[in-house]
Amino acid sequence: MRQVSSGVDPGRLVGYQLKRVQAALRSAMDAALRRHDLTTPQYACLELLDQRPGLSNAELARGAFVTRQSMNVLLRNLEDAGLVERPASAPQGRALPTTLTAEGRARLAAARGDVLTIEQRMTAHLDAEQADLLLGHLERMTDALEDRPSPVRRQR
Amino acid sequence: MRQVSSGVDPGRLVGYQLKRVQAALRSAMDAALRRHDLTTPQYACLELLDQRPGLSNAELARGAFVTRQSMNVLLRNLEDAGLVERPASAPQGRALPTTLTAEGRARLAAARGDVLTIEQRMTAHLDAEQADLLLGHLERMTDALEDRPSPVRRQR
DNA sequence: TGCCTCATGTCAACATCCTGACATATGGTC
DNA sequence: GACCATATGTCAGGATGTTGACATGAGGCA
Repeated sequence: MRQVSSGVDPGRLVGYQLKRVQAALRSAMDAALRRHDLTTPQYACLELLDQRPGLSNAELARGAFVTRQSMNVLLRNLEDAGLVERPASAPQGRALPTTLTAEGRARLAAARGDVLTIEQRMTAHLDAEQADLLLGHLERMTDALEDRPSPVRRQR
Repeated sequence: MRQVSSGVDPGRLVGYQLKRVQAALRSAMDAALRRHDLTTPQYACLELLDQRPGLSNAELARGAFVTRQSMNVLLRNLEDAGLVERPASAPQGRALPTTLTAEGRARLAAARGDVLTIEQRMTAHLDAEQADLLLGHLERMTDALEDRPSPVRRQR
């Protein structure tokens, strides 16, 4: 009988299984998107821009869970590849609204099928009701984590 | 009525919500572990070593979902901090079995409480049965993703 | 108007992680 | 014993991401 010191089996922690699925998903998406000359963050950015054209760099960064700086170089690469375009100067404020080019839309359409196939393979064992429940649980888990108790801001 | 081109709401994709929870969880853990002078990957490594003492660098890397190289520098840092120790030479083969020091165990015990608090906050809205179902779903999702169709290995 | 706060874009320095490569040790097969 | 496949630890290079900092523009308020 092997005993553990904490009395908690890490494999039964939601946090661990969450990390495990996410690693597997990221790996599968990287492999699939490589055929379309895209990385997973780049695909996420294109998907965001397709849903809500004109998003700024900072808004895209928040939507893709990266920093503004990371999204900035990512956008520069997509711009060099001709998949997105930004105006040279800001129409108002400092935000530069980004939009997909025709080629960007085409590349996204080609990649989306492969990504959706992975999503379906991942959730194949769930029926519609179970999938809805799972989505609801995941959303509530995020909400529970995001109302921070004390963000440790500066208190001068 | 705003319409989307793909007909798929990204917010209702399990993959997106998965990424969202994981980002929030990672952020919460980083903030909590900073008080113990630990990073999230470092904590994962200590937890693995507590459960299964004597794990090698490569085994730890697989368990923490990083590469051997990353785990190597991570272990070096933990070694410099006096939390783990490795023999100078391999007792057999090339694998260097890593073990926790007394200070490593103490640091882990101190940090574990905070991490478990986050886990409980995240899953507070789930009863035991729902948590079991969720864990089962996550495990099956990982399994579904890991039987790769064609890893695109070299075929000379 | 002036001042303050906030958000944005961008630069530099640093840390982290990965890909590719190599030498070494083990186990299996002939 | 000789050979080969596999696994491990390690090194070098580069790509990617982050923290910290700064200047600019918008909006609120006295």
